[in-house]
Amino acid sequence: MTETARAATTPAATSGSKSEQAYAAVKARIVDGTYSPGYRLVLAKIAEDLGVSVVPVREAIRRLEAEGLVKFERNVGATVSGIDPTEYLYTMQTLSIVEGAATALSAPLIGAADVARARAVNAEMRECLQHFDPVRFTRLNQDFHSVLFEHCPNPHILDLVHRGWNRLASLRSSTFRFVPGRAHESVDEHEALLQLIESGASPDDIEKAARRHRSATLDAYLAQTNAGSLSAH
Amino acid sequence: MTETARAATTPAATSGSKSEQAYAAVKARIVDGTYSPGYRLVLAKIAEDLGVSVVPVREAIRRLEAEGLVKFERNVGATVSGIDPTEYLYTMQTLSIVEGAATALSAPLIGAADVARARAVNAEMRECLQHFDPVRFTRLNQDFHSVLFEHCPNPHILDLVHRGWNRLASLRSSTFRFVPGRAHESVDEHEALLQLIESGASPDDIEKAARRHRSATLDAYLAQTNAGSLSAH
DNA sequence: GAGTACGAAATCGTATACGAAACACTATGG
DNA sequence: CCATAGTGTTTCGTATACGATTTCGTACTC
Repeated sequence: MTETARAATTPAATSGSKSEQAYAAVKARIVDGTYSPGYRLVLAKIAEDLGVSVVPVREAIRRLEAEGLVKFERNVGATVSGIDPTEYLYTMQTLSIVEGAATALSAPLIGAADVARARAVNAEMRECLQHFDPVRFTRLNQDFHSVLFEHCPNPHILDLVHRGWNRLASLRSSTFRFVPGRAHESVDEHEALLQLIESGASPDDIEKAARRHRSATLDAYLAQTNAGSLSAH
Repeated sequence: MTETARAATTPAATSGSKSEQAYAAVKARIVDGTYSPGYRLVLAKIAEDLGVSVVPVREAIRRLEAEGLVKFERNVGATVSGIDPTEYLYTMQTLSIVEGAATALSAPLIGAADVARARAVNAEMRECLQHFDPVRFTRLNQDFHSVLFEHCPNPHILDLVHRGWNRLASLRSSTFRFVPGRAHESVDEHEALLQLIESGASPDDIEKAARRHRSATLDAYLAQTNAGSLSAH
């Protein structure tokens, strides 16, 4: 389930149309980092790789553009968007807001079993910190939040969260690195969040906590960046 | 400027490609109600209307699908999405959140001139209530909020707001009607919001107020609906 | 009379082909 | 040596064409 949850974004079914196939394939390559930010997406090339013609590929790229994963310039071509630290800031800020809302809306629907599952994931995350496994850590982090959002009653908001994640994924491996200390804080905040939920705290408090959880990561990044070069690109 | 603000959604330029043209045209027809929810979008027909071939139209529709304005079923066709009251609820709830955030982020950047402009718009809205002109009222309502959001430093969030508005626009004229009393409350809340901003209230308070402004409209709608038939479709 | 099976029309999905625009490179003049 | 104009190549943009799928209407059977 976590796998599907990670992939899902647009309602469009996973049917076997070539357009869908192209969409899924290109998106997967962007999210998993095969195509990193700035990568030039040449229609004909992708079409050949996938064994289809250019028309479905164009469609796929247009959709990805609407999701913000790709930048498409008239008569020039498509490139994987990202790179820009400003973009990272925008994305994180937006995520902070929609994740906060998603968590608050989900909270009343989260049962003891879910909390237990989330705790298990969080424990694994702690292990990752021992062995220093950032990739797995990131994946588990999504799993953790997936558990929280599973029951989110508003699919639109959930969709926004997923889109944000995808955007981040396209950025992560290349430009933006871990802020070491932050990871430890993160798992602690997860535990705090779970306790808030268990204790039946007000949606407002839960939202604030969830929101801060995300903003704190952004702040840590900004602090680190500004330490190096202060000039925001 | 209000006109552009109302139209903008996807970063894609307004260049003259046929694909762009088709996208803009279909979107406009959805937003202005020419194509109401459930309307069957036949590719060949649209292509002929616009004097282009089907390929650019497909692209356009795919983009609109990613924005949530259109539902696209494999081998069946595209229809204008909407209709469903549940969808209305989701959209309003989401808007409440992103508008709240957008307002809070914009507030520190709003100057006296902007406030004055917003007041002028709000005054016009009051007039609309006298002459009962819901269409103009809705348009002015967007103008009002456009003034507030103009300076929003996060374009992603602004984009989400616009998308929400477009979705609402596609719904409004057909299914969802005004809740009469609500309109009066609305202009009062606008004034209160402006005063909050002028007084330099905390972003948190501003966000709450802006959020409630939107939720209240939703609540009014729900109350009215439940009064009639309680069964949420 | 109701339900099912078949066939025709409508519509979608994709490949191919060709024209148009942008880009890179070279040659020429200052 | 640098700037600029011209040419060739790459890549995009869209029209057209055809095969695939669904839908709807009709006839047939029970």
